[in-house]
Amino acid sequence: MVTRGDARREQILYAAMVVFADHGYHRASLAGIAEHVGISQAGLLHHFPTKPRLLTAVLEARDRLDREWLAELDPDGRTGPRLLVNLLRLVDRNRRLGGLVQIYTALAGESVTDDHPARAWFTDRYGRVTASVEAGLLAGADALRPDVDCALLAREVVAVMDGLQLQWLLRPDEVDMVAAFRDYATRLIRSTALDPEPLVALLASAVPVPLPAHAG
Amino acid sequence: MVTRGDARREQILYAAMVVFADHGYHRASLAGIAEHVGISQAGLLHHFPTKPRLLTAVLEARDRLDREWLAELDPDGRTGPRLLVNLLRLVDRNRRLGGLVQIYTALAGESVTDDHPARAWFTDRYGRVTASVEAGLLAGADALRPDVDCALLAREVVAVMDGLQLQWLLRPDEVDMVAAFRDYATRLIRSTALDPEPLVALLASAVPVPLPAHAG
DNA sequence: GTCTATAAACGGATAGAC
DNA sequence: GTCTATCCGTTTATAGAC
Repeated sequence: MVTRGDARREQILYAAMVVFADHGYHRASLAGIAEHVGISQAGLLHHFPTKPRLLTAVLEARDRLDREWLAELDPDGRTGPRLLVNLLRLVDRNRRLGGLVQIYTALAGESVTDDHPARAWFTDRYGRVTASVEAGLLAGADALRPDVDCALLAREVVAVMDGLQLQWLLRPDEVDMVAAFRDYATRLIRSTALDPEPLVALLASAVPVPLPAHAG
Repeated sequence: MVTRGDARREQILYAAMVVFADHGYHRASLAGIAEHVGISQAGLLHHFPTKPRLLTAVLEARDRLDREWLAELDPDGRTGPRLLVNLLRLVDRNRRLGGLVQIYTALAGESVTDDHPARAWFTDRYGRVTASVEAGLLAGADALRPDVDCALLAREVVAVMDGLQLQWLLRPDEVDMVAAFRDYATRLIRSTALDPEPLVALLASAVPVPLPAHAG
């Protein structure tokens, strides 16, 4: 139970997210993060005793945000082919979140080394994420063609999202993640769903090109 | 013209590839690379004056290897839907190359930061690679359904390859890059090519599951 | 071309005062 | 909880001998 009272911890976590995103883990310095918060480097270490501990705390916080967002989705929209509509929404959210997505791409790539402190965490996370997508696909498998391999497909969908994100981060103004993923998902539905067109229509209407923010 | 005579340079380049792959750029030390070669750190700096210069040399060398490999492919096999068969072969080659692929994934992820010395290089490279795939698709566009968006599709194909590679590097024994990409490419061909089945058959026969190494 | 020696800077972590 | 001061390891890069 991490009750209330530690506003400093959250300040530090947020600053660390930003700095890790900007410089990666190894180049980020505790002093730099501390400066963002307005305290000294030693002051920071009072809240997180070591740098790796800070890193894992950041990753868990980021993951918690994602979970909260997923929990807001309609529960019946998380299975079967309709899953793709929600993943498209996720891609759009990532685009709007901008820099905060970067910590995943930057750290995930960086973690693919023998001794990176986040390597186990990312290995674990990919296991969970792909298993979750696979479960979603299997739950709606009766709406899919019988020859669809849900395990392979789950890895593929996650791969497309990651790969597009990398390209987008390198050239944000030239790469349209949302358009590319919509194109992919549309084709995927047409080639795997038994009754694709209603879902395709849903996909086309979800996430209107530039989200109009003055309606509610 | 980088004539002959500098065997040392190539030794260093190879050692740097290995060490960058193992630890990423920022964590790799010049002393560690020099040790692999059997010379001192100062001795290494005689051949490559700074660490960033060594990095770009490594990236260019890696890229040159890829080009040489691509040049060996049948020239008429690089366009249209048949392009996917050769990309499947590339995925298989990457799997067999193992650690040397890692430098791309590790460095590409690391490069997504504001001031990374390889950032411009990777931005550039993705531009070239996606343009090349797009050109290949366009060249064989008469065998594709007319509604295929070759630009978006090129980014998608590259994304799948990168994303699968990331998952594979984190769990080499659990993730089957080749199977996943074959599954993807098969579905892609079926949903975009006008006459898919011959290509699907080609895809199924290319890259036999575990390459039997004792035949020649 | 390669070495030793060293400069110069940086980063994580600790000790102890307030 | 936060600070200052400091220790100690690491790293890139340079100087100069051989």
